[in-house]
Amino acid sequence: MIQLNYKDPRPIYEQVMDSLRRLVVSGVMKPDEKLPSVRELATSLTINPNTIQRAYRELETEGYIYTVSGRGSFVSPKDYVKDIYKESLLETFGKTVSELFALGENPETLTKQMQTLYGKETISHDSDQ
Amino acid sequence: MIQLNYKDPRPIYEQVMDSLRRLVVSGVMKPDEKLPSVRELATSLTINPNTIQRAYRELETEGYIYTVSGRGSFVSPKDYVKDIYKESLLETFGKTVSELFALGENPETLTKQMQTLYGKETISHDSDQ
DNA sequence: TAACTGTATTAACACATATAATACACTTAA
DNA sequence: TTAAGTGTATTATATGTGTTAATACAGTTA
Repeated sequence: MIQLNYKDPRPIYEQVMDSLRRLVVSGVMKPDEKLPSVRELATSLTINPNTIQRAYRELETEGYIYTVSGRGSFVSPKDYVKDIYKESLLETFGKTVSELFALGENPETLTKQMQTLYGKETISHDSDQ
Repeated sequence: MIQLNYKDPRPIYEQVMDSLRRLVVSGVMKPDEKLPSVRELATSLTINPNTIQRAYRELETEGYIYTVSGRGSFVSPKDYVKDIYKESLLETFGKTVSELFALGENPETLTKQMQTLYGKETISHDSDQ
C-alpha cells in the first residue's frame, strides 16, 4: 500500500504523507475509513512509530485526515480533501505556466502538450494494461 | 540582485542557486558574463564563502555556468541554458497536469486558466508598473 | 480489566547545513 | 617577478533536522 524509497532524498515522514495523501485523494481510501494505527503502520514499514506519528500529525494539520482520541485516525470527507489537493496543484500549475510564458513559451504549445496528456488519461480506460 | 529569505526552510545555497538560475535564464545576465567572485558575493550577502562555492559548484554541474581556473565563473551560452531550464519546467508541467486530469479536471478549464496568465504576461509590457 | 488507540517526552545518533580559518594553484596586471 | 585576485580543498566546530529507542499517559472498546 505504501512504498518507501531510501534513495529518495526526502524524509520518510514526507514520503508517507505523499502516499497517504494520494490514497485519500484518489478515493482508494474512502471518507471516514480508518487508517492503520500508528504502531501497526510503523511495524509494517519497519520504521519508528514516531515517524508515522509525525506524518499523521501533519496530514491532520493539512486537513486530509482527522483523529478521534483513543479510537484512531480517519479519512476526512471527500469533497474537502479533493478541494485542498486540487488547490495546491493549481497553484503549482500557475507558477509553472507563468515561468514558461516568461521564457517565451506560448499557450498553443502548452495546450497541445496538455491534450496529449489528456488523451493518455482517457485512453487508459479502454486499455487492458 | 539576490535576496535571501531566512524564513524559507530551503538551505541558503539552494536559494542562491535559484536566484542565479533565474538571472541567467531570463537573460538579465548575458552569456559569458562574469559572475561575482565567490568571496565578493559571500561578503555582499553576509554569508560564508563556502556556501557560495557550493552554489557555484552545483550550478556548474547543472550546466548553467562554467568556470575558468584562476579567472572566475561565467554564464553558459544562452540557448543551452534556456533549454535545460525549460525542460525541467515542462517536466513539472506534465506531472501537474496529469494529476489534475486524474482528479477530474478537464483541458478546457486549464486552458482558460492559462490564457488568463498569458494575458497578465503580455499586458505587463504596456503597463508602467 | 486488558488491549487497543493517539500523544508526549527524553535521550542518543546520523546527517546536512553553515561558519571559520587556512592553504594551494592558477591568472592577471603592475 | 610580485601582488592581488580567481576557484578549490581541507579540517574543525556548531546547529538543526530526521530517525530511532524506550517509556509513559489518557482515552476507547470489548
